[in-house]
Amino acid sequence: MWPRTYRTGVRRQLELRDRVLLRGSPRRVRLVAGADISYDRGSDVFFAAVVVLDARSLETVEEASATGRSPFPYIPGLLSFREGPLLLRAFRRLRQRPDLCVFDGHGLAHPRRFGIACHLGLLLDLPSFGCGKSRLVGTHEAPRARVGSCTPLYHERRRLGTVLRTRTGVKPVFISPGHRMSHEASVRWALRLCAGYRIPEPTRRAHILANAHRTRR
DNA sequence: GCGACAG
DNA sequence: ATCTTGTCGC
Repeated sequence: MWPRTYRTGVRRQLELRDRVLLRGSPRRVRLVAGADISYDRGSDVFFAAVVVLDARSLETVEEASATGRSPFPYIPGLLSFREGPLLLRAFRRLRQRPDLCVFDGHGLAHPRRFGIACHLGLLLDLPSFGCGKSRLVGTHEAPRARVGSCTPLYHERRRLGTVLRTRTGVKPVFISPGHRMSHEASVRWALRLCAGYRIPEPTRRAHILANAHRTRR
């Protein structure tokens, strides 16, 4: 059962966070999935999309989607309860099981160290990391302007993520481990999955698909 | 009490 | 998340 209140949501995060594994690097990665959600402002009808790419060529090999109402409001720090249920429904429709997943939002870089990338990576039992477009928690120095430049993100004296420049001269993204992978592996994969755009291809394509799905209805 | 605050 | 026109720069 998914929690439906702020209180039970926080409790769930505290119960699950110790199961997250923050070490390692995914092995034999052939399929990488990206997930995202789109919806009209003021509406709770969500359009979820998951796109699976060939890790080597970055070609799309499979797509899945799901539509439904969100059971939770948007509250910073509790995003997974708002988007998680529908994203998992889309994941279940996949014929192939990914070797790695990237989420639109944070993983470890969360006030309770359990962002959506940790939560869904754990439920799917797959290596995962988050790529947020803005900061939720933590402090950091600005990375240099060139692609690949990065600086650590700290919170309460602990490293929670990396501020990474995925495109020269463009606003950096926030990368943090979700499950079964380290900071280093997360950053390495984030860079490897970028193809000239600020956002990694898996989530960039999932965003486009979710949007198309929403628009054509 | 005030400001911050993923998507 | 989405809305929304022009504008700046490569």
